[in-house]
Amino acid sequence: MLTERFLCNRRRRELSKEELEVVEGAIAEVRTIPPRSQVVTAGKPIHASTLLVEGLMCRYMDDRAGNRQIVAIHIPGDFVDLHGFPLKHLDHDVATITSCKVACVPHENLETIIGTHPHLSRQLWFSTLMDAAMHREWTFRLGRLDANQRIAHLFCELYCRMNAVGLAKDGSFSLAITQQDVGETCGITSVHVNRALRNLRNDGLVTFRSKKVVIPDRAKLAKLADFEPNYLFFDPDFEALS
Amino acid sequence: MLTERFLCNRRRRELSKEELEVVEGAIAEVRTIPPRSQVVTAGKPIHASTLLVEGLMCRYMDDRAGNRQIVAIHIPGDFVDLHGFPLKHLDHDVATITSCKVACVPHENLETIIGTHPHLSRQLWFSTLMDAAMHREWTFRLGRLDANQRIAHLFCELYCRMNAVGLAKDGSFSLAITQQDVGETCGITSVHVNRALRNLRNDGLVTFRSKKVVIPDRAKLAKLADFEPNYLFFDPDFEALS
DNA sequence: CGACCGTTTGATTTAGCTCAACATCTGTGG
DNA sequence: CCACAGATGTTGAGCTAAATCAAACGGTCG
Repeated sequence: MLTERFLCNRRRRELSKEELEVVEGAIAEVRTIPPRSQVVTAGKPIHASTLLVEGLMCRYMDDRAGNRQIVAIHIPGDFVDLHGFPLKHLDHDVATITSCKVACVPHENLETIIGTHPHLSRQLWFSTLMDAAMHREWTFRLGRLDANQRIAHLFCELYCRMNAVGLAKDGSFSLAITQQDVGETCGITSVHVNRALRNLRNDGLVTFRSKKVVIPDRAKLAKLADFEPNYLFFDPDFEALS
Repeated sequence: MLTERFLCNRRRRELSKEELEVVEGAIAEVRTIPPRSQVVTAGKPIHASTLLVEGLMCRYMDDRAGNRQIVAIHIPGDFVDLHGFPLKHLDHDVATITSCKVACVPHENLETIIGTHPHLSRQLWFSTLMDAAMHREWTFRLGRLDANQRIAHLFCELYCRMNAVGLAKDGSFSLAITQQDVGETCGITSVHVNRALRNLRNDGLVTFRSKKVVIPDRAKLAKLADFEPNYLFFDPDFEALS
């Protein structure tokens, strides 16, 4: 089921099976998109939103010199550009990182849902607010943490989110991004990412090698990164999930 | 009228007079809050949202060492914590900067609006998405700009937003915050804010003195700051407003 | 008038950037 | 299966923006 990960993504008890089927039914098309390809361009009108089923996507903005700042990383189960539905166009670009399987939900179908399923539409609103909460945390990350901490914080967040959709366990998950991507996310150069990763590795906090993140001691990493997962609004017992 | 600035705040044509009166009618109480006082605490349940009528407020998160990162600055007309309505509690703290006049809208009243005014409730959703768009831009600011540019970018954004609610014109507006606040917003120390402000002043780009921002040449400042106001989703002709 | 908060300036240190070289990995075609 | 090319990762040396520490200055309000 395409929406399976969307279900367990957040606050799992909040969506009924029937509502999930409504979302599933709103999907018009399932596509596979090659890695590193732009999907949405800032400013251009959009008429469908993208539910990510498999792979990694990101949202980003470039400065005038062409340097990229990634403002969101999306994992399976995320509604990548749901906010484009009320906004009609986006203020940023969207691209795939890896090869991706996506489900396209036309805005006219969302329109119908809004009219007929008040609770579900509330959940869609909620979903966009979760993104905003992550944006805030990213602001905190960039404003207050040093390079080591930023990377640690990013890995902590991704671990929690991956874990919530069944893609991480025992302190380890697969993450097919480059050190350059990490740099563009954390506002540091790829050279310095490399050095920071070495620090973290030498301190036994986290390794990131061959597209795999391993966190031997999550509590220790979270402490270094000043990471408090409350902003992800998971179930209170999310900690219990390993 | 308390909601006057909320109306003209964004995409002014999107709210009808009748809808505005519905919002106005949902206000339960108008309060004046002293400067520098905390209004909402992260994690605590909230039962009303705050429409800022006069003054400046901010949303922030502290790291373990107590250093503050401001993640949003709110001006009159902003719905400060509307996202707290679907979320039920916030992931950050909210405080006043100056003395503030606020209108409190109980969530039960919002609940009623959602049920009875679909277009208006869409506009409320839209309003929270505008906040998210600003969060993204702040991520960009912190990730890609140096100290001078960050401050310039912040002033550009605030000018546009202040202008949209009639609180800025001819390149100048009143801004009752300290250099410390600017630092906590831009992720730099207050000492360095001071030096960066001197740079900007010496270059004739912007002055910030006695709680007043003066921008002699907005285009020049915007260029330095890589500032593109599209993310604010104002009317296409917002540039025309002086 | 003095106390306090915010601003300004100087001296020193440091985290991260830049530039440059080299190593390793991955996918591709011969 | 190997050779190669391009992308990604690693390391070093030197430089720069910003932090830190410290002190003095200037409004403003009891």
